[in-house]
Amino acid sequence: MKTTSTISKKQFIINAAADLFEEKGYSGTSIRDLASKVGLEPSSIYSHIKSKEELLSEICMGCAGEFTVGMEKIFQLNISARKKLKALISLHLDMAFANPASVTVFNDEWRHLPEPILEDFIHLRKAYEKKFRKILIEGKDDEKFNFDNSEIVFNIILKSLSWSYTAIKKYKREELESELSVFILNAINK
Amino acid sequence: MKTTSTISKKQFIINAAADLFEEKGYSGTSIRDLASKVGLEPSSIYSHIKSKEELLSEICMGCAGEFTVGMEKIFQLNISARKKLKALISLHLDMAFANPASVTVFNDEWRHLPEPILEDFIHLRKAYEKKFRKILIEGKDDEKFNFDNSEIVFNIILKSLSWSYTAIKKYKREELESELSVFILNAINK
DNA sequence: CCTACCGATCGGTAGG
DNA sequence: CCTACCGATCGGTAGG
Repeated sequence: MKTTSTISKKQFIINAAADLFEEKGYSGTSIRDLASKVGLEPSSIYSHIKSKEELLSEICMGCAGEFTVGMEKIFQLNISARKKLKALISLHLDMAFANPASVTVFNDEWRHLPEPILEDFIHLRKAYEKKFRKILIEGKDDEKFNFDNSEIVFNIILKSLSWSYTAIKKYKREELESELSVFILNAINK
Repeated sequence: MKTTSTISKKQFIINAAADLFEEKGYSGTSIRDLASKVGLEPSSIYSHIKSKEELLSEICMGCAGEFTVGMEKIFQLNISARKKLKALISLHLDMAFANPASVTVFNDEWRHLPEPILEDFIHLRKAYEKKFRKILIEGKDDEKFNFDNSEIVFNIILKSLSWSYTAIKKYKREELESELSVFILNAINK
């Protein structure tokens, strides 16, 4: 009982923090801003969290974990590289529509993560990039995709997908996913 | 004499601020950080600038002005939409290679601009977007480009180009421009 | 979860 | 361009 309600209140505070970090940035958000948003006194925030940095860590590592799990599932599927890439586009849109603020913070504020969590985060990010590029190169080897530098192309695709996090308020998911898929697949189709 | 040296010292401080804002963000950078970077006491910074916000304004409005001028030149050329798009890709790479830190700050920190400058900035940004999308639509009307929503496609392209600001340390300009041009033009070619 | 409070740091000013 | 300093705000703690 107690545990459950404590956890959900903590999650409520983390979600409010994600909204503020998205709006004002991590450094531009104070614990007092957060307290007033959730209707507590500033010091009461510390009944639920250990530090401001913990809020950022929860947000960023939460997203990183979900992206890692999503990638793992897609990576192991026995389907073509093109279908895997489409599944990755869907994964990014799933994340964007489920937690728009958190994913924006994950994208833009991770550099403020404290060590040693920052190091873990960068490792997860590199592992994600490695698998993503393997899928791209797989498509190139099968003569389905065409590009020179998989690192550059990976980063362009990732940036295109990141834009969707700010776009979800304005577009329907189908329209966004369709335009993104057509754009990206045309871009690298052989 | 005096005026010239004052201006160049001011520009030196602005450039140092751009480096710090890129590294730590606007809110995460203090005047004391800046002072120690340029070898002055914190209060001496105010002999050259009026406020911390002025530093951000100079950086962001400087870039906005250069992008506006660059766009105006390309927009008025009597060439195909495809050539105009290629020229816009070159413009973004010119900017990235000339002032990598400033352009990153321009991209990521503009929301911290104080009013009424923020309003001016947003107007310039909207005018830039309007012309960019006109070029895209011109290519679509001539049946050279293919896409549904010019606003979505504009934003994807812009995000792809923004990535280059972080990439210039790692790649040669020709390689980056080639990969970006091929990617973007393939993406929307009919 | 609150009241009361801490030392550190912030952007910025006065005066020379 | 410096010394000296301002009030405001920061993240966070003690104690109940």
